[in-house]
Amino acid sequence: MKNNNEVAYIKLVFLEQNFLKVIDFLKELNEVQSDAVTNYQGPSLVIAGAGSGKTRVLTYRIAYLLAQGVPARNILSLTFTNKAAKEMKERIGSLVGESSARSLWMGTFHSIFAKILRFEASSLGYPSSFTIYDTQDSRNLIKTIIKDLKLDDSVYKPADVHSRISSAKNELITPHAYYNDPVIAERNRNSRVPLVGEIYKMYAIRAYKAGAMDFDDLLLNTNILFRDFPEILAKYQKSFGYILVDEYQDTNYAQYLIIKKLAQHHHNVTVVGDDAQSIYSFRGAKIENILNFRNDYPNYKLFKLEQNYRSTQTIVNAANSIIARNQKQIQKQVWSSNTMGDKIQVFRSGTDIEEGFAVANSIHEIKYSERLKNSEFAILYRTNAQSRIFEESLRKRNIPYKVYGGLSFYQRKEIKDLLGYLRLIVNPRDDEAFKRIVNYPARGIGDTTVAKIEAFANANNKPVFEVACNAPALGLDINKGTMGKLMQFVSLIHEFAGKIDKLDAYDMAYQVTTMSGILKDLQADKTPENVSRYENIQELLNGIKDFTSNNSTENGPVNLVHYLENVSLLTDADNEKDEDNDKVTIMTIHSSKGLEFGVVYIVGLEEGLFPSTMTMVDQRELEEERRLFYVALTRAKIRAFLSFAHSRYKWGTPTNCTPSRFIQEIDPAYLDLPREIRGNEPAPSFGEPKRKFNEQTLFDKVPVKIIPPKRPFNGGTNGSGSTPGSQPFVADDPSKIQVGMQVFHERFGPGKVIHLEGTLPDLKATVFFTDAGQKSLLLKFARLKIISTS
DNA sequence: GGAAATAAGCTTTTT
DNA sequence: GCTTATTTCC
Repeated sequence: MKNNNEVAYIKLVFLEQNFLKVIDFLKELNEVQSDAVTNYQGPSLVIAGAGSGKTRVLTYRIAYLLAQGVPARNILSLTFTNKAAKEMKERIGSLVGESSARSLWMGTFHSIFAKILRFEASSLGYPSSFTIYDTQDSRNLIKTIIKDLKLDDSVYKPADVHSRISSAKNELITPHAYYNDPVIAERNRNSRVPLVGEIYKMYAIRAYKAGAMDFDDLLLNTNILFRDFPEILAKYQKSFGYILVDEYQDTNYAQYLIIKKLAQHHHNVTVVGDDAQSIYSFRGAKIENILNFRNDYPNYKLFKLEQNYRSTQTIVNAANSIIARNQKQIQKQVWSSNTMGDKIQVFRSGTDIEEGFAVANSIHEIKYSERLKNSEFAILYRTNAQSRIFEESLRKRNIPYKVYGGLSFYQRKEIKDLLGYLRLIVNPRDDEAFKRIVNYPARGIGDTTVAKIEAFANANNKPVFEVACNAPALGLDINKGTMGKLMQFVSLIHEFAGKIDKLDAYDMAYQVTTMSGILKDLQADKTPENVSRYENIQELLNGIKDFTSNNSTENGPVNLVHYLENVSLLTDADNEKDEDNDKVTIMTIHSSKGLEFGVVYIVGLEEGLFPSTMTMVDQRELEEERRLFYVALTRAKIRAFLSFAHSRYKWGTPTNCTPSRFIQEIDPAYLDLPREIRGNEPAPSFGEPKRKFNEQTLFDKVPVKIIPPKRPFNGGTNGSGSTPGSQPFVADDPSKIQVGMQVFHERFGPGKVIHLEGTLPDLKATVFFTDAGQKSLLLKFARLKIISTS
């Protein structure tokens, strides 16, 4: 019971304290940084070079806004990951006090607008407890539709169809518009998938019927909401008086337009980013958003953060020297006043396995010689598939590590099963959840029964679970025994649904695991897989417990609805454990964005892997690969290593590799090339012909001939034996194959190319083999060696 | 309904 | 080569 005076007094002191703090923290910033923090009115573009204190500027700018008396609830701050949001919130909390930090609207686009969509769901005809379909749910739904339309799923590949639909949504193209767009129709015809529009339409209808939005819908529907309900838009325009967007170079069109609309009147929008670090165009990010900011807000203020505080001069200069090769960029001069530091060492290995050992040995050595913690090291690669070899080599060296990416916790079968129950309980229209759990654990409701229910549901545009509930009344042709089991399942779900408001999320989840029979199923036998699944379920339950106890302060217990709101948007990075903290990090370059490490190994630097084959033909995509390399290199504080192998297993066969162009694109002044390349050491031990190497041979287009890699069970020293003569089988690049050539195939022997069709990388050759007859081969799989060109 | 055999896809990146 | 999905068979 405070009187008004008291409240005013507290507020004053609070402000006063903050103001003092602001003065203080401004001393910690350089001139440009502090300008970027204090010029808080109107549009601002902050171009933040790698390691230039971008996060610091963002957090201080928000703290400064708060100190100027802007209420926390009027500040919208969008980040790229949940983790970034959480960390920033904590930092702001420590500056201005937790209570106001808590009221900030801070999170990813997806999580913030999911929250708003839940609040406004009824306007769009969704339940506020709508489900968020993850990628797998989306794919499954698309797969079902393809089947229903009786299309060939080898032509209409669910993953491909999904990515077409996803790009459309990111461009704000609705099913109707998509269907009627002649350009898209033509494009789909050319790709031989003319009916994608049809699938998109059905996909939208079914997802809507299921009360579900996929990831892209969260952005698309926000736009629809703001377009069709001006009063709702006005409300949020007024509410979000100040808007900040991090990693602006990686926003897509849908995200761009949301910001543009919200900032339409006040233009108080601050975007922070680095065009040189735009690496997500493959999923619709538009680097143009940052390049064109000046057009949308002509009176914008520009702040260029160019001093890098993170890395040595060598690393910064090397990174500059490579990014300079890109055409499209905002001019800036990133510099460092740190020490010069060591040159960037290049590792050259015979095989991918040797690369693994070289890196593990180097980590071991540096760790002890420089007394560094494991967590100061990172191994970065282009593709997740490369992780395995490094895991093995680190394990052999007893170096603890943590792999990020790959199959995440939330994508595991057992987790999705349990979440499936919870989802269906909260949203009985969730068809994908229903199909996942109706017969798990096995309860005698087989495919046939489900197919009957589903067919009826789709024919009558009803949710599957609703049809299941009324199966007897609807006269579905299901035999008595099965019907009974179905009714048991239905009443189980109904029983849980009735308890949503009575039990907290943890108690519900716990009861579901036991009463559904999941627990029993996992305890049935003690195979290692089952034990691990059991542990994962335990871990999920612990997570729900944490969630329940951490959030229960506000209005009563946290129920299942609250828990499920965000769970689809969570990733592994969001439930980091303390025990993970002193480990070597192994991750893709993409997921390393925003992080920093003392020592960084960029591995697999080979043509076709990094840059990836898919990107090598297109200048724009190649520039994105180069930016990706730039991101990788600028993660390093003290030392960076580049590594490549001459031979690597791809698709199960050893393939010769040439070093990545990115190595030679770096100003050689910053590089320390391998000894044998400098020419005063004999070749390493794995038996290459002794020859002098120089830079010329390192970067020769022609691969260096080497003995086949050492592999268990394949360790012969005289070639693989599958090709005539003593030479190992070396396939030629598919692009070199021409009609009329004499070629050799490892299994089919010699033959002649009689026809080529399609385009790279899907080039298909018809070859007449002397022994095996005529075969049609996809050149990305079939490895052919050219014997002669006529 | 479940285990075992077979096929398919994968290797570009993910909120 | 490896993992996952699908089919086959009991």
